[in-house]
Amino acid sequence: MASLCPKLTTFYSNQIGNIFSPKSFSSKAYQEHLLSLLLKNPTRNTALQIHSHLLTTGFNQSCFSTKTEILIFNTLLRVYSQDVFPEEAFKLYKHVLGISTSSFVFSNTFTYSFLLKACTNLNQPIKGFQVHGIVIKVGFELHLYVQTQLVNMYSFCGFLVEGMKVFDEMPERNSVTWNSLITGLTKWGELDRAKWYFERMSDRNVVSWTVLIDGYTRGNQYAEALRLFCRMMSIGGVKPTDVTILTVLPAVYNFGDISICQSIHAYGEKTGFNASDIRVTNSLIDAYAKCGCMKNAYKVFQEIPTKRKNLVSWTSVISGFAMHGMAKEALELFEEMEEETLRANQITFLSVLNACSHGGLVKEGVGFFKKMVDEYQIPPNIKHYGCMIDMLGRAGMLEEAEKIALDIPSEMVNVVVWRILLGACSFHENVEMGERVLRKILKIERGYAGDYVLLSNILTGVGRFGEAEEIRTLMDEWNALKVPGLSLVDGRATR
DNA sequence: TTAAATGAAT
Repeated sequence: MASLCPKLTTFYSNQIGNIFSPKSFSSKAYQEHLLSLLLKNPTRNTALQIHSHLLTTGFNQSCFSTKTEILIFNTLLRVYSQDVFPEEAFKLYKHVLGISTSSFVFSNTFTYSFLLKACTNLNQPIKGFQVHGIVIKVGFELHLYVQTQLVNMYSFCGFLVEGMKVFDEMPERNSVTWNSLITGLTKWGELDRAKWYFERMSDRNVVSWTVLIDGYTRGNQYAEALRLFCRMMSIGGVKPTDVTILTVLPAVYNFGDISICQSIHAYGEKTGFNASDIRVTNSLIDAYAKCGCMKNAYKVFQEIPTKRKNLVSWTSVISGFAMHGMAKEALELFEEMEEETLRANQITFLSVLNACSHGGLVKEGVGFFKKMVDEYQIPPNIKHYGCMIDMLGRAGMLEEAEKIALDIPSEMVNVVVWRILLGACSFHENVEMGERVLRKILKIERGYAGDYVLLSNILTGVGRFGEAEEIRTLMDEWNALKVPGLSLVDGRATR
């Protein structure tokens, strides 16, 4: 541990050394110093320091029986349970359990709340079941906070029946309890059930609304997400937070409702979200662009003070111009961005390449690709390759496109990029390359009828009907499925 | 001394 963060470790060692070295753990004053140190710096590092100090000085049966001692114990557990690796909480608990005469001496409801939180963060429901058992044994199973953590742990880990069982048997619940259950149900796709509990909740707060809206957005039920959002806004009493706005905007642009986009924009101006949270502003740019209103997207972008604009702001607006085929504007912005000495990343470059592809700016596109690799040292990913192949293919530069496709590292290459090239072969009626490309595709995947159809169409188009027929026979022989077309854009079926 | 929601851009 010392090697992980020598400076900090030295700092704490000194503190702990000064406070503790002359005394023993049984001194009340020193326990309180210890506690204040932990409360002032509630980090894993502090906890580990104090924990290891306890181990080396040795605590005995009488430890963790006074109020302060239990407080130290619980605070250590709390700090551990909030950490990314909360298994230390269990090590400590087991250690104390091992030297204590009875659980009643050293533990209370806080102890089990934190342990359950640790189970949740570890995603270890089996451990959670065990803690639940102990909770029943020590008689805390009807305690509001402990039960809420049980509901949270079970539903977070996907044990929804158990979560609902604890919930239904609770004598008393608060909004956190309700929200925990609704969150868990939503997380595991049980939207109807989540909604059922939501509708029975008497004091819904902004978290309740946000969680459910987020659930519907993730479940691609955009209309329902928007309906909920509008309902929340209209009944009053609950104000959306930045999280709510960030959650609802994807529903807005997927639904394509520009008027809601404008309302949220106006609301953000009025309440100060737009000015205070760059993520909200960036998301708004993206939403306007995806609603087809590049004018507003650009306006929002321009109104951000230069020093608040970050890479995501620039990338969002560049990608917006790209998707609207406004290549010139996209490239100008990229230049402006470079002047602001912001360093483009692979997403920025993908947007720029997209702009070139849609705008037919082949020379520029090739230049940006080179710039990305040579100057920025960003290795291209499969989307960059796909974009280049698409761009060259549209322009009829099939040889160049094929060369790029062959250059793709084998562990990265997929059937999608070859299909892009096959599409270009079809468009430009290049039979020879089309056959070559289909062979490539069939090596990776032979089940998709669309590939055969495309080549067969190329052959028909140039009058080679016999060969076209052969391809269709081959397709039947290999039992290629005539499944509904899969969109290359989002992978979802489109009929 | 406790608890619940976080998708900014491909």
